Amino acid sequence: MSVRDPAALQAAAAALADDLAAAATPLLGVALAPVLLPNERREAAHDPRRVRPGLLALATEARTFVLDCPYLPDLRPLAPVLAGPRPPYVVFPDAHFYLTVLARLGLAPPRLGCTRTAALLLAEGTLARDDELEFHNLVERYLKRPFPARWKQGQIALFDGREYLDWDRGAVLAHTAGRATELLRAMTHDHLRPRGMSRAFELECKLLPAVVAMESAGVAVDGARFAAVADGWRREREATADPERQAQLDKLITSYANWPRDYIEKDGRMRPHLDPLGTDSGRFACSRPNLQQVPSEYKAPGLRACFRAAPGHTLVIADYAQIELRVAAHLAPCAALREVFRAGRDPHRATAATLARKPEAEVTPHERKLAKAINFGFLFGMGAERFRDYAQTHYDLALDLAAAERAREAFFSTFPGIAAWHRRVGAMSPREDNFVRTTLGRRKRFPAGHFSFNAALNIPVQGTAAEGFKKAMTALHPALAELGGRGVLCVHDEYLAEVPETHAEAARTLVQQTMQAAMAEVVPSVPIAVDSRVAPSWAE
DNA sequence: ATGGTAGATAGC
DNA sequence: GAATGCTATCTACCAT
Repeated sequence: MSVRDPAALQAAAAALADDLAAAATPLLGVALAPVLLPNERREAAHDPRRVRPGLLALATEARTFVLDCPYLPDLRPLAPVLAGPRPPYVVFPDAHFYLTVLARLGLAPPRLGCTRTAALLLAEGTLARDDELEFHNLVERYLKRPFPARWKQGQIALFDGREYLDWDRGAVLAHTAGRATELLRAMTHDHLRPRGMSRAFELECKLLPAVVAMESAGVAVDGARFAAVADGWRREREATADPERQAQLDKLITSYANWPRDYIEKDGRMRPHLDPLGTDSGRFACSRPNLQQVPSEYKAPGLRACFRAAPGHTLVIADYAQIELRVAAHLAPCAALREVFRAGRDPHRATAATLARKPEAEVTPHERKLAKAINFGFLFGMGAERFRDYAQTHYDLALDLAAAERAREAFFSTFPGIAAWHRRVGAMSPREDNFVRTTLGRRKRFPAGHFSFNAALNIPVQGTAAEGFKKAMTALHPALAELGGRGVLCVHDEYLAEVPETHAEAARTLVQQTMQAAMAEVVPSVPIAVDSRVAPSWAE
């Protein structure tokens, strides 16, 4: 049987549906993931409907299963998404998502050899060469074990915790139905809860409908205007003789100029792929295109103005103010930094005042600029030497090494709680296994010999901020819908929503307050500030 | 030809 | 004692 044999795949789909129904658990319910193999992604860019009709048929079966499953009330909001203009290409319940969650939570890879979906397809001989590679990677990635050399197409390698076993298709169905249920159930109760990870896992599960809806919504882009901006880059590239400027323009042209052609869909919207479990820290990964790296107004004037609201709508744009400093003040903990925020003071002025030995009110703009670099640079363990580079390239400040050392000392004497936190993390033994955690329990493991001081400082802060943001996204998904609005993009600490013009102000208030309240749940000891605005485009 | 990686650079 | 971190994407380069 091959992928080009729809009838056989229909039969496989029916068998899979039976299998899933027999093995259904709440966990399998949340293990819902858009799955599209890399070679298919390229084809799908041209015509989603043409890609692997067999797999789409499979997805249809699975979709029915998912939406009818009594265990899955939280996933029912997905129904309109699946019926919408850009349903996920292939959606079916399998263990992939679940395995990803566990991996990102820092759990040992589960003792389940393969996803049942992949196993079934493999058994049916439906996987093309690239698919096999993908499956191979999946198994290696999650099991961290070499794939057995004796494996060949048509056979199943199932890992039972000690070794790989080969199964024919019948054995797989019989085995995985029972075994998967047993293992997944055991992982919830025996692994997640005692490790304090239930809350992080539940957040990811609740977030999923909001993510899929955001992917489905996409963001409206003015393609003609975008092309005009890109043409401006090309013209300047021809005209300028400055090699530095040429390199900058080359980066812009090669990285962004083709976005309208490659990514604007027929309805004028870009729909990037969001991966809420794509990073160690818990932040989102975004790709094809990565709208989290659209150049700023400073780097590429006029570009962000191409990202707009649909007619009759407006954008609501909100972002957290100094979120990493606030989270660090909470986690460290640092009484001095907390007090700065509680009193409504400016943390950059506080550092500048220490350095210049004068009251905060007398700090000059230049002193404040230096202090901003200091606060951001030294927070996560940067050294004085590296700070010189950083201040030069990012803030256009020239310092000698002695000045950089003084800056470092000023930072730590202004915020002694931060200094104590750095000492604590610095005392962790690099020769042993170490873990750091976010507020909700997501953890990052540093295997013995692979400890990173800086990552151990950064990840809990970045990750806790991401958790507060994800909570906000989860809450905003249904709340915005009541106003006829929807989230269209998230950029780490910034949220973009598209709302009817008639409800712009109500939506702005809703977004700002929801974001503040959600972050306050994970960062209770420091006030949270969110800046928000109503604008026709991302640039304004 | 294709695959994997290092380095630069865009964002936060 | 010292040590920014997390990404995606592009080009250049080396290996198969």
